[in-house]
Amino acid sequence: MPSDRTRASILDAAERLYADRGFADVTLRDIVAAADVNLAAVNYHFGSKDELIAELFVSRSLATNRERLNELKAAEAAGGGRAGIDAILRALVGPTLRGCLGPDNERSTAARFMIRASIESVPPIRRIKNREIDHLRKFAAAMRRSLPNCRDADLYWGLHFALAMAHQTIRDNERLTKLSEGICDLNDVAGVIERIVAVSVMALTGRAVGSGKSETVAVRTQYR
Amino acid sequence: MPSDRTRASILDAAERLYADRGFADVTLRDIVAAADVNLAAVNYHFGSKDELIAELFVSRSLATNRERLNELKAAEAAGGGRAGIDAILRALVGPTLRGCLGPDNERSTAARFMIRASIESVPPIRRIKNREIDHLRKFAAAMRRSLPNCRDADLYWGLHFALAMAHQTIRDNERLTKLSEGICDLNDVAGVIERIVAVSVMALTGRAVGSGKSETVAVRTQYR
DNA sequence: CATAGTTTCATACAAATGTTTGAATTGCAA
DNA sequence: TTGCAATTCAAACATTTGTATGAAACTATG
Repeated sequence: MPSDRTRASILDAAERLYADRGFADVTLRDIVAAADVNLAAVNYHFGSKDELIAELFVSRSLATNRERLNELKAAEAAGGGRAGIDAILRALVGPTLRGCLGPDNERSTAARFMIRASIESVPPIRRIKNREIDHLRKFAAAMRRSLPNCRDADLYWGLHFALAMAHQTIRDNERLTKLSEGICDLNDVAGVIERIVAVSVMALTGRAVGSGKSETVAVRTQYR
Repeated sequence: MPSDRTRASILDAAERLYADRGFADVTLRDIVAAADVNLAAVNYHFGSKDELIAELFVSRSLATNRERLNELKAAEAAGGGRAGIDAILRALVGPTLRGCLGPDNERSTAARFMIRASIESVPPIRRIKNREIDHLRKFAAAMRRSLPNCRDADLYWGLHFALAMAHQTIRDNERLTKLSEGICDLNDVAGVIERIVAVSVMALTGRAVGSGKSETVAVRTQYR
């Protein structure tokens, strides 16, 4: 057996267990039992428990970031180098939301793991998240190009609010479902994305999406 | 010495240590050392570590909830039973933000504790937060009275977004500061509150605050 | 003062956890 | 096959953790 089989089993089992039961009460012994490998294998292949968690989180969030940047580039290409603010925000929040929301039964292990990572906040993941800022700067720059007259502070606040709504929706989706008694449909991922984008655009521009010409089309559709 | 002195020292020390270093790496032994009491005192006075944490969190959040409801009542009284949507949202997010934001040097221990509680997510606190929904229903009801034509789903989404922006601003204030290189002033608590209220009102009504008569006064002031 | 109830204390307990070790096994190349 | 490196394994380690115990000290009441 090549060395990769053990490694992969551990990653698999760890992601699944963390997704199901959270970081707090999953031990290395749980993981190696599920992966059917020896206890020492984790330290042999990853160095430590924290490095295992970090590797899981890094690979997943690199994927998300790649997706985000792809959508951003596509939007900018489509707009001849300057993307609409709504497209930029969609590229920012879309991949994360599509990854983490949707019907729970068909929610992937990876998605459930990332939700956990966003709810519980364990040290190795916190350390990685701090490096996310460079990635966000690219979106800030795109927004700046798209809204040349927007004040700096407003621009950052808009970016911050967009991420806030997206993350809190992922993190607290159960509360919203309970509070609204099911009226808010979190399985309609596209709808949720458009809602967040619409509100963010309003926050940034002070007016509804598309209000330049046809007066608040998108928002009216979404919010009335 | 009456029995309360030990109890109070423990609560004090625990809140301070948790605030400073987080729940993860503060042990009972750290707490009793800081409080200068015996190790067994915690179990004697609180039953268990989790109950100690719960008591800390409950008393702080009851205070916040009381403040929220007071502001809500005041706003409704001022409006003759029906408060403006902006006043309702201010009552919802104001107390929390005023409690947790502001210059860090003069940030109270209680504030720093509540920030921790919102960042890290330990089981005893999670359990309590789940009961918060009843409290939020009162705000949903007030919003319904204030916006009788608003769709149910939009109303809940608006409430959710308001809380999302507030919580994420508290939880991630460092990231926003770094990202904006200090341009976003998180010490201007009143300004932050107005920003969040303004965006939430737009999310709920599809238009800027006060746009009924004098066209986007509040928002223009805040965002231009 | 005496006694009953409360609180404090030193200490022990029991269990769990991540990590290390050194020997055994395996895979592969010479 | 032989030898060498990579991998696996069982077992032990070394801490750390919250909690329990039973005796001692204290407090207040009669």
